[in-house]
Amino acid sequence: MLGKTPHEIAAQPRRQPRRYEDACGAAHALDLVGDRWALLVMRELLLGPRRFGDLRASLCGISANILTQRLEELEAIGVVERRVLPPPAKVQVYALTPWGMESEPIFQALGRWAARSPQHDPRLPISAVSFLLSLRTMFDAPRAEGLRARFGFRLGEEEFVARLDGGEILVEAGPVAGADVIFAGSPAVMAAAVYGGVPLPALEAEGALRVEGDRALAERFLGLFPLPPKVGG
Amino acid sequence: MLGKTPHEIAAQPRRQPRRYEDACGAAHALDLVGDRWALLVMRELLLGPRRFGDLRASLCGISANILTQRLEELEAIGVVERRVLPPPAKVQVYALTPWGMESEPIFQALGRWAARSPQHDPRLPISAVSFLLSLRTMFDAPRAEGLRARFGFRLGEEEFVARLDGGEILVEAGPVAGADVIFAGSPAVMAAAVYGGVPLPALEAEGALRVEGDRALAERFLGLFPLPPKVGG
DNA sequence: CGGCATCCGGGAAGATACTG
DNA sequence: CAGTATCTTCCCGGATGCCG
Repeated sequence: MLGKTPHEIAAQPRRQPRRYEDACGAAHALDLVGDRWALLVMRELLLGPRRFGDLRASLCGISANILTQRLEELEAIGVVERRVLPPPAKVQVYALTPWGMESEPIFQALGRWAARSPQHDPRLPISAVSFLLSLRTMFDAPRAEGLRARFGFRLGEEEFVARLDGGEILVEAGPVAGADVIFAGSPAVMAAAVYGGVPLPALEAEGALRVEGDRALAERFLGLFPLPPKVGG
Repeated sequence: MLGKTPHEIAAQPRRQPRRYEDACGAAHALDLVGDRWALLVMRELLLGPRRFGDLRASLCGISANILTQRLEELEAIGVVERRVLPPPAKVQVYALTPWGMESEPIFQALGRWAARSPQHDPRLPISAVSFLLSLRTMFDAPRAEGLRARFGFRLGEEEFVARLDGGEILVEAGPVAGADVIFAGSPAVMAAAVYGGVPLPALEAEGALRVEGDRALAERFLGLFPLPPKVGG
């Protein structure tokens, strides 16, 4: 076979997406984002724009070409957009469009349902974004009545803040400075504290977690995210 | 390579499922039901048990071997169970387990999100179950305040009923007898009436739909399921 | 190093034919 | 009707390499 010059392959036949021929909304959603990794890429962007390399690191196991392909497809359908950060950074990042941001209920429904799975293994690796989104998903508003406080999370290089107020929780990326409590550790350790029932002192003793600020408030925070019972349990 | 005798392949090594190694609940959900067709099979069971052939007919385009495989996998993870109808029917049907039934919010989230997609084509074929589930998904409770009535649907061979009461909607399979309004037609035509804004008289004139009972009530019913605006529109 | 293209092997999905 | 067997197609994932 002869080699192809660049302009010969320019108009690549863009793989014909295998669609469900179904007017059902859920089926169409799967046409759009049902490819492997697509939803997880979106998940990683739900708390803000990310760079290619950060995405790849968070999505344990994805290969570069697949990530490229998914980002292209998500961009084509209007879920993701490419941005260039202002100088002096000037790096390219990927962000969800407003419509892409509206996909969060999908993750909450999936997460709530799968949390009851007998096979769910909470000890697998978890990304910072996953952990923080899970707070929104599992938040039990009645338990937080009358609580008004800011909780900071230093997870790896990034910082996030959860604001609790009037039975609502608001999670976003941003500096932890000034929070009433600051947790510093890996997402996995945070998950162990919130969902695994591992006591704070134990995690601190082994140096896996650092807690600054109001300890009683920290303890209360950890109890605001109950997991549903496993099926058949 | 030599042929294999049946008992040599009896203990099939059950394909190692390609999992995301991720503690995130949504990722685990996709491990469980992320395979192609899996969620749509579940959707078709959300209003009650179905036979293999009916599933195959509703899932336009699925091939028998794939349906078999998905049903086996869904059974293995505890989402689907096989039942045999009591005599004299004595036919095998597939049904969702209670946990499987809890997956409905996933379809609602997917459907609500995808309804805003510019690419969504409501003229594709739609199954009876899809249509009826969409009523639950798109139901606008405030518009139905003070409405208390029963609506029957004759869709192909099957009958379903929607009970509206106190701003709640309850959809289930069952005889339409005694309903205040009875619609008879294909799911696609019903979808055109509810979501396409096609006026009832037009559909009736071309014989695509038959409406029995209180016509004013029928008209009111059709306005209870507003679609969200398309993105960029 | 970030982003993207190319090649290749394995395996899932799809179509078809066949069986009880 | 309810699947099973087989063959083909093509997506996924890994490795490699190019380019800025």
